[in-house]
Amino acid sequence: MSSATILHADLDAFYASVEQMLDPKLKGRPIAVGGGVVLAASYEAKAFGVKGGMPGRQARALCPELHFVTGHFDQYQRLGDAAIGVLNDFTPAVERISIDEAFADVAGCEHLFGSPEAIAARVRQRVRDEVGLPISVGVARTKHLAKIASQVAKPDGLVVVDPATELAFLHDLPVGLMWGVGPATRTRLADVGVATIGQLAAMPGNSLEALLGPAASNKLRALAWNRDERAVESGRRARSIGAQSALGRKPATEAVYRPALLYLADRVASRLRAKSFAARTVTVRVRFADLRAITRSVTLDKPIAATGMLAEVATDLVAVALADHPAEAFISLVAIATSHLEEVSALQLDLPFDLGDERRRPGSKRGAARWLVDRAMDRVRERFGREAVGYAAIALGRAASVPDGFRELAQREL
DNA sequence: TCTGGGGTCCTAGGACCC
DNA sequence: TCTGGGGTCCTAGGACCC
Repeated sequence: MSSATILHADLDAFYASVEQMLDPKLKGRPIAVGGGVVLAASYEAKAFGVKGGMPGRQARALCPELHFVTGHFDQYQRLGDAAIGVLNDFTPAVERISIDEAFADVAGCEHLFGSPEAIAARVRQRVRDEVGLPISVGVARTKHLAKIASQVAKPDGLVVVDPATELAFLHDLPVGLMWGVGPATRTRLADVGVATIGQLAAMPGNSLEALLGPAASNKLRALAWNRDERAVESGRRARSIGAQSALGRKPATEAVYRPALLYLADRVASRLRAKSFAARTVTVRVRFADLRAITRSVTLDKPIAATGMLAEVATDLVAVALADHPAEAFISLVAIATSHLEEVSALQLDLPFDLGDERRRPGSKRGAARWLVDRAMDRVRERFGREAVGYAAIALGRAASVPDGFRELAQREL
């Protein structure tokens, strides 16, 4: 049996811990980052039942002492990078999976740095000393078990799972800790009396498959027996890029969705161009007032990266989606996602070549002109910031329900 | 309990080709 | 003309994760 060399490192209550570090008066107090919505809660606030994603009003009802702070979004990225960077001092095999969390495989590093457990302890100490933040680490033979171990270790702990006793450790834990078991699956399992990972592991294969379908049941069964074959992969590439905007409750009219889509297309297309990507598939999502949502997508012959073209395709798709639901009078969200991303060379990015703009107007000069406008705007923004220049309709149409820094952060490449 | 934004992966049906 | 089988791609929806 191979040994436990995979680390999963996860910063504790990340945004809230950063705020408590930046302002020592907040230490030991229940705080929440955000306002209308709780983006993150400190452990003191979590003790009252406050959770990320919860409406601010509800959080305040649960915890009258709750102190809301505006996020220092620029700091989060910097500090997250610094913490994960500590792992890179021990091994190049680091897989970042979000702003505050990463896997590392330290196989072969023992002669340099000691046992995986010793490395994990040093990582925790260095993040504490150099970044000033608590971080929990799980060490195990597989990625899945390492991630579970770090959850068990929280807050501010270290859990090493010995391969000899890993199933005993795993099987006592609740199924909800497993990767891939969310509210829907947990409810289905609870309905047949399955609450722990051990109970799931003991279920007959065919009844599990009848409950969850072949793919999910095979995956969960493998995880429940700790047969996780996935390797730590450094340098993974994005498969889609998108943006969405909540609208409150607005009439389902073009006057509402057109400017919103132009704003979103501008964000998405400029990110595509910044990464030298163009997208062949465009998907839009429309959420109605009652939160039911539908999607419409189209796959083009050639990839696109121009703001105007993306906005036009998205607007057409939303019009089609709404035409299919004539009874819906109000919408609460629109989204654009692009996928089938193809790399286009830096040289191509500097040329006003077709990039699919001729979808409707073969050989059109308008496509080229739009491309040049986009590139010019990208350059101005690189120098002076995103707000320096933009489409007038975008400036008029936007609604800032979430701080802009959060969006910049969420979209940054990890 | 109805809240925000950015992602990944899976399923099922249909079109199309050989 | 109808029948059969397999593979690939596309579309829409859903579950899940941070």
